[in-house]
Amino acid sequence: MRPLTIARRSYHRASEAERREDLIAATLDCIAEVGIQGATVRQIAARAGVTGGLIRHYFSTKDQMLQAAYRQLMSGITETTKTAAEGDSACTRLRRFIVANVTPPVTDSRTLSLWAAFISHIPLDPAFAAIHRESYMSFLAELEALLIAFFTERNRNVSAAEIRTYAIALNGLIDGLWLEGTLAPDLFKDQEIAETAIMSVEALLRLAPGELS
Amino acid sequence: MRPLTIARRSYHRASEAERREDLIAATLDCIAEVGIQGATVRQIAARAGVTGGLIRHYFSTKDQMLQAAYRQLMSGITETTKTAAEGDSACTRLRRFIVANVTPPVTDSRTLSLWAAFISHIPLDPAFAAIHRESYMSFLAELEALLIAFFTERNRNVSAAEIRTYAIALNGLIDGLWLEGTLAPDLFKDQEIAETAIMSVEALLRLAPGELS
DNA sequence: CATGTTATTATGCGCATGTATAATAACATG
DNA sequence: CATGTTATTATACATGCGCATAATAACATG
Repeated sequence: MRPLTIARRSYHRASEAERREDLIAATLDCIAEVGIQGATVRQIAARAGVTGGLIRHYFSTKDQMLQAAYRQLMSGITETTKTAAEGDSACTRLRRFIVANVTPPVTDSRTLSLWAAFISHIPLDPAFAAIHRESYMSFLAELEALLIAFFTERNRNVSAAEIRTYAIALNGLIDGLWLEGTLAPDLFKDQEIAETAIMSVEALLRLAPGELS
Repeated sequence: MRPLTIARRSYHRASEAERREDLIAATLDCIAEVGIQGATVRQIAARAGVTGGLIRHYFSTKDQMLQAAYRQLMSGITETTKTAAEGDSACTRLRRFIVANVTPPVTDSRTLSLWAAFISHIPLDPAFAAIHRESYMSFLAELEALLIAFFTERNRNVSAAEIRTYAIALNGLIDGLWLEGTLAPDLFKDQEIAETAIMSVEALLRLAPGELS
C-alpha cells in the first residue's frame, strides 16, 4: 500500500546564521575538492546536507554565495595570521607574522586552490575586485603597523613613505613565497621557505643577518 | 525553391599547426574574457571561427586543450621576459629581467586571470601540476643563471646554495609584486612597483642602494 | 579532370546546470 | 493544543554542456 501523500525528507529548521555558515563552508569545500567548475548548486547543497532549492532562500544568486565564500576565506586567513603574530616585542610579532604566512595552516593546497579560483574572477567581476581590495588593504595596514612598531622599538626613524614601500615589498615577498611553497612543497626542504622568508625580510629591511631571529 | 541539399558553410582547410594555434589562442581569449566557467567548447570554437565539433579533431578532450593553453601561456611569458632581459652587462640583464616581470605586457589583467584560473587547477589535476613545475623550474634556472653571471661580474663569491636561496626569494618577490601591481594597479603610482622591485632586489642581495640602476 | 583522403560541418544524445515555483513539515506563538 | 509563519523539500523548466557520429566540402594526388 503506497502512502497517499509522497513521503518527504524530515529536516531541521536552522537559524539563519548557522545555515549560511554551513552553506559557505560547503561552498569552500566543494571548490577546493572539485574546482569552481564542479562546485554546482546541487553539489554544494548536498555537502551542506540540504536540497538545492534552499540555497536561493539564503542567497539571491549563486554568485552572491561565491562572494560570501571569498569574503570568509580571506577573513579567515587574516584572523589566523593575526592570532599567530602575538608576542611581547615588536620584533617577535613581526617574525611570527611572517612565518605564519608561509607555514601551515596557511600554506595548504586547499587554501591555494580556493584563493586562485577567486583571484581569477577579480578581473572579470567588480564585486570580487572589491573584496580583494578590502582584504589587501587590511593586510597592508597590518604589515605597516607591525613595521612601525618594530622600527620604533629599535629607535630607527623611518618615514611613512618608506614604511609603505617596505610593506608593499614585504607583502609581495610573503605572497610569492607562500605561492612557491604551497604549489610545490616537495621542491623545498623542511623550513626552507620559512627560513628564506626571515632571511629575506632581514635583508629587505637592511637589518643585520639574524637580527630578526 | 529550397535547395535539395542543405547549404553548408564554406571553410578553409588549415594546417594542423595553425589550427591548433588558433584554437589555443581562442581558448585563452575565452578564459580571459568570460572565465573558465564560460570558456565552453562552443564559445571557444566560435571565437576560433570554426564549429564545435572540430575541437575534438585536434584535442581528444577539452581538458587537454586547456593544458595546451596553459603551457602556451607560461612559455609565452618566459619568452617575453627572456627577450626583455637582453643587455651587455649581467647587471643590466638582471635589472631588465626584474623590471620586465613587473611591467606591461606581463602585468596585464588578462594574463593574471588566465594564470590564476590555471593555478587553481594545480592542486586538483596532476597534469596541471606538472606544467607548473616545469615552468617554475625553468624560471628559477633562468634567475639562477642571471645571479651567477651578476656575482661573477662583481667578483663576489657566492655558493650554489646561496644562489638557490636568492633565486627562491627573488622569484617570490617578483611574483608577489606582479600580483599586487596587476590586481589593483590604481593603488600604485606610476613605476612604483618597478622601483620597489629594484630597490628590494638590491636589499635582498645585500647591494648598496642604487647599485642595480 | 577524376578520385581518394580527411578536415570540417552539422546534428543529435544524454545529462547537468541555475533558477523558479508549489507543496509541506517544523517550529513559534497565543 | 490550534494556528500562522516560513524554512525547507520537491519538482519542473529552459538552456547549455561535453562528446559522438554521419555527411560533406576542400584539397592533394595521379
